[in-house]
Amino acid sequence: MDLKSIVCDLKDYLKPPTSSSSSSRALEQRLFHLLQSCNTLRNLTQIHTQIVVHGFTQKSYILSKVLALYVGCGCLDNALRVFGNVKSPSTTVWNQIIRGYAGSETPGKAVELYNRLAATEAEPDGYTYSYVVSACARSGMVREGEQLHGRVLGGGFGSNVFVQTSLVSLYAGGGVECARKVFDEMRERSVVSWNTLLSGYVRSRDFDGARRVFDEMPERNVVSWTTMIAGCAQNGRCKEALSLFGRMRKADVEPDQVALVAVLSACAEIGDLRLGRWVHWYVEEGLCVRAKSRLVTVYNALIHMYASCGLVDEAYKVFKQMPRRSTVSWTSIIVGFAKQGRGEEALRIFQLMLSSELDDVRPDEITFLGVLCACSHAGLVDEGRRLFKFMTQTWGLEPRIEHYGCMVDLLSRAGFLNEAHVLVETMPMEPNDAVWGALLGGCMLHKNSELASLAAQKLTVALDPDQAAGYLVLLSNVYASAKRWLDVAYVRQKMVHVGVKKPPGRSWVQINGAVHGFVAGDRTHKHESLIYEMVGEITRQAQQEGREPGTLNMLSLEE
DNA sequence: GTAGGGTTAG
Repeated sequence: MDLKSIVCDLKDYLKPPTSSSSSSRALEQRLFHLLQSCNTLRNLTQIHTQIVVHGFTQKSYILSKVLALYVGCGCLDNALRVFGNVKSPSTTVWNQIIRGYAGSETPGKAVELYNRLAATEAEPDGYTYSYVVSACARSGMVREGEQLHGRVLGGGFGSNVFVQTSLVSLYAGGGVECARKVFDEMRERSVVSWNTLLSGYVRSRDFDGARRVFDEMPERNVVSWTTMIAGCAQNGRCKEALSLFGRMRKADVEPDQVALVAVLSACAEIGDLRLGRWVHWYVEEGLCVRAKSRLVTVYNALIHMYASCGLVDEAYKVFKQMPRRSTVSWTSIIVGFAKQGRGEEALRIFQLMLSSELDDVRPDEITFLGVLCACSHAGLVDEGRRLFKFMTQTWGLEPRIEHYGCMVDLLSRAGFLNEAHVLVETMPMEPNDAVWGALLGGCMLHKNSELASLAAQKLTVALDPDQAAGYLVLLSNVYASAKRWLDVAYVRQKMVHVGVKKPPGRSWVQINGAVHGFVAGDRTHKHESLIYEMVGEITRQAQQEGREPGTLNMLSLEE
């Protein structure tokens, strides 16, 4: 129903104004009917105004419908305002506002609201528990969740599938065993409860377990597939992620926006431009449009994908064509330019963002990480210093440890090693490994072995062996450059002692649609002899031009 | 009703 017909509809009912009880009831019913067919926020606000004008604001069934609609539109502020005016909310009214917060950025507030409910006359029901337990799961409030588990059992909701599923989700955050226990006790299981368990395995990085659950599931929907694909993509198993996507399409499961975002992030990581372009086409054809609001995130993922594949200009084209851009869109394109070393362009886009009247966006902490990174890659030290102050003074954003890491990276890359060191020593929080690592990187670049050994000492004390590995290699390279062979020997001894293994650096290239991965020393490729012949040829040519390999920094653990 | 995602430094 469009706005025009709703307005006409209302006019019919509102005139002539009357206060007789029978027509009042008719109006009430008419308004409720309109609520049920209401499909946009504008319609909703109009109808809501009429509800207020005619004094139906204390009718529970109308209120909970209004709340449900505001929550559905993501207008929590409005919902909360409506809720605040209710004298003694019924359970259904409580449920709507709790549901709203449970799915929001601040699920903890849903738990607070539940506690307020528990202090009133209203009795929590199955809906209440399924919302509030899922809120606990989403905000990591396990202890509160466990207490609720007790009340669930006491209140006789222990065999409610929805509540049980929320409980599985709650326990899946910790170890998957407890989640499994609740799941095993369920008498009936829906595809959602299977998916919840599956995501528990994925979250605890038990891929074999996840695989078993996935194979065992009686029914798989788009969420099941996406859980697997995203899980693989986030854990460096991008090829697996993409082959799962292939299987998913063969199984005739249609990808939605969330699935496409997961696929695109795998494409970005692995450089699969061909599949990335296919997704772009798929989106442009409108084949996955269900909720339009989510389309923005797909475009954001496209920007990230093109930029990661080295096609920043293509990414920029997507960016410009978007009907609406979020802060993430702006940040992604800024980062895209920054990573290509096109710092000036990144900063120009940032200026555009600040003055943009098209999108009502503010830069956030991550946007500033992007611009600082841009300065770092382009060597724009003064601009970086200025922006670092600007973010606090103008935008009220407190720099996080990552911002200090960026600044240290920027300063030490540019050779301002002392300034970087002072910043590390005076920053308001304890410097972490990334911060010391950035300083160490700068020391290596500018061959300052003095400061390098200080940074490295800090690094190797607190770190676990896997993480320390990279830094130890870096440190030994610095010592080698300074010809401090005794220190080199000491570091190498330490590496053997800790038993570290540095994960090898890898790269990918796409040829005729197939993505090939390369690792140093790898001989498993079917054309390996041809490949190494070419590597030899390139090396010979480079040497003829008078280039030499930087042997000092070639230290690897396999030697 | 309950389940799945995204932007950083290296």
